[in-house]
Amino acid sequence: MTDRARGLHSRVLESLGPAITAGEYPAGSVLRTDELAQRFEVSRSVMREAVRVLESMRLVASRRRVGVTVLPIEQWNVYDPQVIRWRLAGAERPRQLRSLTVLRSAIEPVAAGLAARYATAAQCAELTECALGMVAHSRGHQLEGYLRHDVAFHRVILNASGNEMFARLGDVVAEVLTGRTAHQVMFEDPDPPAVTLHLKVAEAVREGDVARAEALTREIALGALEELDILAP
Amino acid sequence: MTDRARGLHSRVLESLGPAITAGEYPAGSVLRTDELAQRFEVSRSVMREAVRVLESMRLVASRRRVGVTVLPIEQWNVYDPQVIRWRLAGAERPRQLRSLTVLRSAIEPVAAGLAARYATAAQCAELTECALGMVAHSRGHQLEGYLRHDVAFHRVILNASGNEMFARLGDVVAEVLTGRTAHQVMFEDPDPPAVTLHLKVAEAVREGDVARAEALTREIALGALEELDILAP
DNA sequence: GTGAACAATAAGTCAGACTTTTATGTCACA
DNA sequence: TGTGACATAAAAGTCTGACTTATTGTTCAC
Repeated sequence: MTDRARGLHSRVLESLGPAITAGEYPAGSVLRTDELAQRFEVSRSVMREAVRVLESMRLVASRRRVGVTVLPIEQWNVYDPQVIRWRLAGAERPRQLRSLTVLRSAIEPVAAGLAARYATAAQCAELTECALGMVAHSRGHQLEGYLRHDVAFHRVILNASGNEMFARLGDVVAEVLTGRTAHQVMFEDPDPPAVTLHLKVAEAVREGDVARAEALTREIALGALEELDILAP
Repeated sequence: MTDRARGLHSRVLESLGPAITAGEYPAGSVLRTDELAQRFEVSRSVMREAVRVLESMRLVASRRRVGVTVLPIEQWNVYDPQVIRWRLAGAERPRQLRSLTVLRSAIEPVAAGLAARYATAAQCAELTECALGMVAHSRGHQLEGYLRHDVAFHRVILNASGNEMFARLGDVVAEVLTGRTAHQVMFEDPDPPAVTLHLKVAEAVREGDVARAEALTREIALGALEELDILAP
């Protein structure tokens, strides 16, 4: 699960990246490559490579005679998996989780609709299998097993949509689901209605019922939003 | 519009990035840093920085004793604005445009719904202004002015949603709309119904009618999908 | 006060030497 | 013939120091 830290360069990134995304250096802060290199006890070459990567994520901008300037959050590549991971690991976690859940609620229903149209027989089978796995682990504090099947279920949907950009959100969804389980519920068994919904989605996809797959997934998404109190009263 | 190419490092990227995303080096191809440095006539340090950036985009993976391996498309950071730009500029353009349009069709309706709830008075005003601008340029081959207001309209919606991840899609939507106009229609005036829909969305947002804003935007999105023949018969 | 020349600064670039990891080939031994 | 340990080499990784270049801020003349 934890990322490889192979290479000095990665270690620096794994330290500086989270610091920036956590707001430790507010937008406009100016860093100097040489100073950073000293602080992290690496050569300037290594530090420069790290800065280049941060620059490509639009976390910082490097300008001659000025230094490395931290950019405002509006500029960040908030879809960069690494940035997402860093934010989920820090103080921004709640906000990041909300953004991602809203994103999910927009994407997944459409993805399910597309899956109903394009899913292969193998994917349909896998989907049903996942849903049944959820059922099997839905009672008796088997949260871990439940989560595993839940994640797999949503991943299959996203992949079966046939849209590469949807498919790439699999990791993000996994992260959100894992975070949700680890953070708040953990004790109670999942809501039976949620489990049933997943079964029905699998069914709808199998039958090629686009509208129903979409509508049912929208219900699932609604549940996720409610959990986070995103739907203001 | 065109990106800064300041720095040797950027020039290398702007040459190598598009080549990779265009499939010029199929997945699994192995490059060597030294050879690349020679080919582009830059020092190894510069080349290494470029490779690091490509690595953070997951276009390549660098391994000792092996070289720089081109990764399969499933691994790419397809949300990276630079990657999107490169793909839109190359042979992958049609496929990329489809992916993005599907993404839009999922995001924008939800964003409009949120905008109806959270938009400020200023944003509502701007939205109406944009819609009126579209009306004003909807006849007599004023495609350029129409496009400008269309882009602004969708940008305001995404920003007003209050979701940072939606907001960051403004550039992408702008790219899609621009590409659409430049590519196929260019001669005909926009469909009157589409213009009316935008006006109605502005109205719904202003009135805080979440469901209506969402439904109307979904109609707009449907139109975009039909244009690309994404809706198979 | 305006503008032009200048100096200081930090990033950018390069070249070369060295280290570390690791895929692969070799050889002895079972 | 197969299997393990071992040696080899290839490529990325790292460090250092010198140099170049762009840009900002200051100073000075007008």
